[in-house]
Amino acid sequence: MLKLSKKADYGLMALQHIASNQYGDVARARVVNTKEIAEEYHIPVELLAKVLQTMARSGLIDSHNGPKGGYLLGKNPREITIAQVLESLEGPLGLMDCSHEKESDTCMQREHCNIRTPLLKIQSSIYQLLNSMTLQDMMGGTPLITIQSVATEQQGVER
Amino acid sequence: MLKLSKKADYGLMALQHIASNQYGDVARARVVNTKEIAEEYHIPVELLAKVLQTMARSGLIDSHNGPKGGYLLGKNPREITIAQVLESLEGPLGLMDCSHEKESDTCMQREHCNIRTPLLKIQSSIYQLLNSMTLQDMMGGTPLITIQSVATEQQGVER
DNA sequence: TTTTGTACGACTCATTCGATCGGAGATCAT
DNA sequence: ATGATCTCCGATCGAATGAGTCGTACAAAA
Repeated sequence: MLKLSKKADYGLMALQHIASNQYGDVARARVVNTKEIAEEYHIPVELLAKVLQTMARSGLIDSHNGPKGGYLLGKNPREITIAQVLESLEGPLGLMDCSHEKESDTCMQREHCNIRTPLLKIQSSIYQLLNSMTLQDMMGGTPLITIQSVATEQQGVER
Repeated sequence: MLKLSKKADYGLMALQHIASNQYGDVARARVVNTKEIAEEYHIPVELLAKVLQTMARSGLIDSHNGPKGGYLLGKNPREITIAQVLESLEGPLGLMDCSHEKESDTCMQREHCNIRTPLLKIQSSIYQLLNSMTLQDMMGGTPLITIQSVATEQQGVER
């Protein structure tokens, strides 16, 4: 469950690869093209191209046309979060259909729905999680995230 | 992104409904059948039946045949976690295909894959999150979960 | 101007998910 | 005890989402 799409996988791989060729120093920046990434990770070129275009449109990377063209990171790796990447490629985070809806709600269960509120809490927590991890964090091998829960704290559990 | 299936939605709603009719007291337990839930939440009966069957097989609920039959909670609401429900209906948690694989790995990217490790960390955190929230928590309206991240702590971020 | 490589849109195919149908088993009423 | 009714249960069908492909247009370096 909760498997993310191939686009997201490819996008993250590509970003990691592009970032690896810049080292945070613009002077050493090396432009990397679609074909190079596709061959490195055995990804269908056309599909990867589509992914890169989408991310370019979102400002995550900068595209450069023509021979010797390719892609460069559009932001500092510390400012690119996993959440941004996934949102760019898969749309906004939403565990259910009625996550962030306007008035046009077609959900027939809304009136008696009893799970919306708790699921929204979980969704919010997941978003914080994804938004707290950056591309920079993905490159180092350091532990990144701690999670703490108070939901299961004991308060006189009789069984 | 990360939208969970209708089965999961229906399953959680049904569980909440079943639990509401038991109040943790077996003496007051009221058997509730598929049709009742389906009408209450406007869910296709046959599909809901399938969902309930699956959860019964997992031990989350107990099924009772014959007239006046139906379903009852199989465990204490405090011992039923969201993770268990979702795993029962949608299979094990896995952000990518190579999440928990044996030797038969067909992923062509594995050799040069640079995102597997960090994604496994995120996956683990999500699992803790889903496993820390119980059906009992879903019924009360109290705040349940806090999350703390150390990944984005400032250490001289220049921009 | 020619060549090379990216950007972009439309299209096809496969897989998963939602939804449906008919049969088997169990319990209550007679 | 026996029938009738109601439920659970497995197998099947159709629809929608996503993965992957093809062809054209555009931009920059030689």
